[in-house]
Amino acid sequence: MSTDSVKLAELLFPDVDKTPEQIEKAYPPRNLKEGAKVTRFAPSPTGFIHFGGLFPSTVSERLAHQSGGVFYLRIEDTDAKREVAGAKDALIETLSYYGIKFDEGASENGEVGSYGPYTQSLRRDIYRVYAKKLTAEGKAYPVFLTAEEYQKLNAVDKKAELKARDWHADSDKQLQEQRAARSITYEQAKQRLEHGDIFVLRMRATGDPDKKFKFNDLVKGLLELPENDRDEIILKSDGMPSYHFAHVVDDHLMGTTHVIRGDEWLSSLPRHIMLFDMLGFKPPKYAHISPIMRIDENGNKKKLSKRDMGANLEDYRKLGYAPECVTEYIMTLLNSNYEEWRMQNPDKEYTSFPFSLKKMSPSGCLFDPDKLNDVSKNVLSRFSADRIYQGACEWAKEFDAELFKALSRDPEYSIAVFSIGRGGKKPRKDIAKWDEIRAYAGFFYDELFEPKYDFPSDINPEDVRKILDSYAQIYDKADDESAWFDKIKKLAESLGFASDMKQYKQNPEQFKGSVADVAMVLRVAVTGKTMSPDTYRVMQILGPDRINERITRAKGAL
RNA sequence: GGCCCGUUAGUCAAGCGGCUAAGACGUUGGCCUCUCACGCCAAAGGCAGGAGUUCGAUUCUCCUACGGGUCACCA
Repeated sequence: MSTDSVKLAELLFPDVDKTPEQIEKAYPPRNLKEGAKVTRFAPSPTGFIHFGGLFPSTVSERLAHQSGGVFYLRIEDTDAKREVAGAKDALIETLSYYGIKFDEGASENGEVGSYGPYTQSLRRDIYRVYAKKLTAEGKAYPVFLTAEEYQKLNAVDKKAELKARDWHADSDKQLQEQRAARSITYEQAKQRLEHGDIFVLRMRATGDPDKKFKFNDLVKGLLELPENDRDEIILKSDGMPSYHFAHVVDDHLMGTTHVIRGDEWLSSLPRHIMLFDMLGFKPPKYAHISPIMRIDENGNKKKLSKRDMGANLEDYRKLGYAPECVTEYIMTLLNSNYEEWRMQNPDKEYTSFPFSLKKMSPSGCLFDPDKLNDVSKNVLSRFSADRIYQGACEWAKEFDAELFKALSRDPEYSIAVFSIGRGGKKPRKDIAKWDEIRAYAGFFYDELFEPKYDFPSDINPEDVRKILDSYAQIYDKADDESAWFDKIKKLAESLGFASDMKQYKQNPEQFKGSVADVAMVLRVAVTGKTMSPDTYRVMQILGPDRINERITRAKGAL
């Protein structure tokens, strides 16, 4: 530590009066049992969370909670320009909807926990203490810009400009500028400051990119990364830290043991490790996870991002995917042995699955709507009729008022409807999402009943009429299923239809048709569809009055 | 372009030097059956390519191709 650098630190940070030691005191080691993991979700409040955003948060939450650790929410709002009003609350609400709850950190009602503040804009003073320390130790230096230069810098679209540039020339030039600025003296800095110039603080990188170091990532495995030679900006000209600096300071102070983040951070990892080292902190363990992908218009895989079809979680809610189904799908993608576990433990909560980072794939996977639907059907098939009813109502209330009205008028009736084929070893799997309920069960409700009378084409209308008439005479709600079906068989015989399917198949020409046709006529008349659950159960629920009404109506349509 | 990562069927994936290369979704055919759904049976479909190491490579090494990420005073 030279006297010059100490003087420089004092010149640059006259407002900083605390020492790192004082800060550290406020962040004692966490008192947790052996092996407990401390993880965090650290989004920047720039909009809603999309489908892909659920992955790292689910992983972090599972890791913390299945180890008896702590899971907290940190808001990374160091870029005021990009902040979206209300994004924080929306994000908390979305995560909560999908069952992801925080133990500490930012929340709708202020902050919870003693390792805060958990909002980076509130931590400005803390970062500056460490920035000053690095400056004093000669590990960071200021790069000045005149007000005009700064304005010009902000005026151009960085990204567009960057794309147009030649990569070689650009990186060489940057490096040269960095190196030149490194040697700034106290006197020079003082002059610049007096001139009203502004500065960013850069770390003084000591690595040689031609040298590699080994790093063990919990998902990607053993990596070989180049040493960092980039003098990354750690403090922006507004005095706020860059992501890199904030990450290192915060995760150290807050006691994060495992950082789970998208693998787009992999390339800046050497800088983060170097910063931990410069500050004398022990780095956390890292798990860089691959993003969920989509196929773009050219047939290439692309990272699923906010604007993509199927990215917005709100769309899933609108379509009527229960959050449990989305979570289940995410779990199957996260750990490939999850499905196997699920088959063995159909009734357990997903939280009792032993989640493992080791089972995560190092490469990104494609979002598969077919798979989501299948998983979803399985999840819903395990729900009780009551839970289906609740879920469906909650959804319909918001997205399908007519359905909601029908469902909720007589809860017992609706629950009976949803009980069909439910509860046994082989439950029906008719619906993947709530918006399918109309098509599946709408016919149970008179206001949703929109019959299409597709009677079997090879039966003449006169016979259809006879079947319906006779059935109206013989239906008795008190019959059990076999008694009911015996009646149907008899009815079939009396009209010249085969009552025995085998017999019919042997000599189809001897009959007008079979019981199957008779049953179909009844099904179509009563449900208005050619496909429905078990006719007997359907009749039981509809009841004699409604059955008669519908038979009359069907005859009218002949 | 540099650097890093990845590549097993249409999709998600087991696999960790010797297997007829699991399983799931989807697709197709069949069985069951009053239709549907469920369930059951079956089929089609894969180690990106090339060298090398080895008695033997999906597995280890290298090269090529392809894909992804990154190279901001954004996170």
